[in-house]
Amino acid sequence: MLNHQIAKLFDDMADLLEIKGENVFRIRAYRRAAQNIDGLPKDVAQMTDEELLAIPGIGQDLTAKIRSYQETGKIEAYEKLKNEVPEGLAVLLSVPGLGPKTAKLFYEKLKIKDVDDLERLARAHKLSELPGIKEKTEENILRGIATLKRGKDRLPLGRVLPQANEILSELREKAPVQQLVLAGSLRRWKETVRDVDILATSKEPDRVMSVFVHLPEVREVLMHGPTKSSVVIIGGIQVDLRVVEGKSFGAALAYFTGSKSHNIRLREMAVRAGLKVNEYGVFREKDDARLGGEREEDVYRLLGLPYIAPELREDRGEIEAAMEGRLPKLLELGDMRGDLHVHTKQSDGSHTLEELVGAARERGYEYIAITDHTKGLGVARGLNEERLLDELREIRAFNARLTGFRLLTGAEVNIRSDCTLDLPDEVLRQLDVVLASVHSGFGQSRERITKRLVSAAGNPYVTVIAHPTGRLIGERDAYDVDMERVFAAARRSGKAIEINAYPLRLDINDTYAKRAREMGIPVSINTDTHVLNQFDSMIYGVSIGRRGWLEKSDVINARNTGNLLKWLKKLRP
DNA sequence: GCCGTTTTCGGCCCGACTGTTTTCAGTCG
Repeated sequence: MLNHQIAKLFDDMADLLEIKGENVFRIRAYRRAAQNIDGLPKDVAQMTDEELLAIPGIGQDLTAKIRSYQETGKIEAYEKLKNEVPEGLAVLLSVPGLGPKTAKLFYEKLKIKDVDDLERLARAHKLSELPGIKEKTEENILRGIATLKRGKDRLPLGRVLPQANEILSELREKAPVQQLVLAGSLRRWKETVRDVDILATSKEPDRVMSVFVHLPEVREVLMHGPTKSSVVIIGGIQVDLRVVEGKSFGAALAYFTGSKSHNIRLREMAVRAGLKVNEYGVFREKDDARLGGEREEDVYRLLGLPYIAPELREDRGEIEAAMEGRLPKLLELGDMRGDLHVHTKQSDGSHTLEELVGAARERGYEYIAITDHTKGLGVARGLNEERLLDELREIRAFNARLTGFRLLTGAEVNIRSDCTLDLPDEVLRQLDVVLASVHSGFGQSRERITKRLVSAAGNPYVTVIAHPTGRLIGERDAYDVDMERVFAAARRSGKAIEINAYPLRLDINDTYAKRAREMGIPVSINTDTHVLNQFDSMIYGVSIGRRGWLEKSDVINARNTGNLLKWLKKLRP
């Protein structure tokens, strides 16, 4: 898929243009295009010109550049820019606190052209010989370089969210806050986050800020103002806190939740309507009269829009959908009736049927499917035919003693390198739920892996393609697979695609989930539970589903037991 | 470079904090 490369290239072009001091709106156009291309579920090479032009921020010029890259592997304007701006100079922009103006100054006056030069001259106090630069700036630059070298970029949502909640409870306990909530990408449930954004209301903002920058886990204070402060906590995560008055809470929450591009779209709409939106409220342009802002809904209402859920705020068509009254009625955690991907101690899980059923009932579920690994996955003590049939008998016996709860039989079978499954059809046909997944041969060609998944979707007894792309966020990239073809195969056979809710998987991701919905493919959101508390990961899967615009009716395990069984039955030959 | 219920040209979101300045540019989100 070319999308990521092209997005990266447009982003690099934006960097180079910034250093050259080009028109800021032209730079913004490249960044916006990069972001939108990166978020596409479909390969630009497979799209028509009309489809490309329909992408927000892509016009004639950028379409031509995309085609040029697709055909020749190059974009002339990029090659030209690279000749004009020395290599490495753009890297300086990745030093926090160092922007294009300063980078340009350093290059022109001191011939600095990479981070090593910069560090050496900063240590030698050569930077402060320049106008407008003093010792403090040198210190900041050295600190920025250290941050860059630590290499903390984006962290998985599942790692950051627990820490963010700890900070919230500490602040609630120690600081004079009224309202206190998470905002930013955490509130949008983005799969990776760069920092934690917290919004508070208080009558004593100074004291809140003082408590915040002195929290025990704070390692470094980046900024400490009367209404806004930033710190770095243990583990290298940046936390930003903003305090506003209660009457501005809604406007500030909308502003602070983002995304940035969603906000820009809202503010553009406001300007056209003779209004101004900022973090303090919605104002009338001509006399600055305040029209609202206490609640987040006010902001949308005053722009003539229905409320847009945080998970949708990525400028991926939600504003258009809102204007036209066709926002989805999003799936909610409470809609989930069961979990179709659960392991027991028979394979690599840690619990008995009884323990799992108890935990599922505590979470309000009507059913779960037991889907232990099968024999091909030796490391997970995968079950052979005999052990699986034993488990099946055990489940049926257990079921007979249950009331108001259904334990479904199942397995997570391996799609082997040769496209076959590691259990025969005559065994699979006895199961209620068959998950098929790839656990080996990740390095195979795109063609081979795609073929494996397509043929699994074609097996008459497979129910769900589980964690379809195989990625582990921050640890292992997805294998190379043509999801468009996998989806097409799933649509032909009516099979479901999984959103695996395990926080490091979140597989499929939000953009694929949106694509699955567009194609009418049923989705199953499952936790892949091995230990009881992993049932609680469901919220991650549901949130990815919400980011993919899913409604309750798109999700098979949001159906009640009867409807799920009906759906399963219809699937079988 | 994009885009149009004012516009095919002339606009393009808005404000906090910092450092180095005597009023603001640069950076960030």
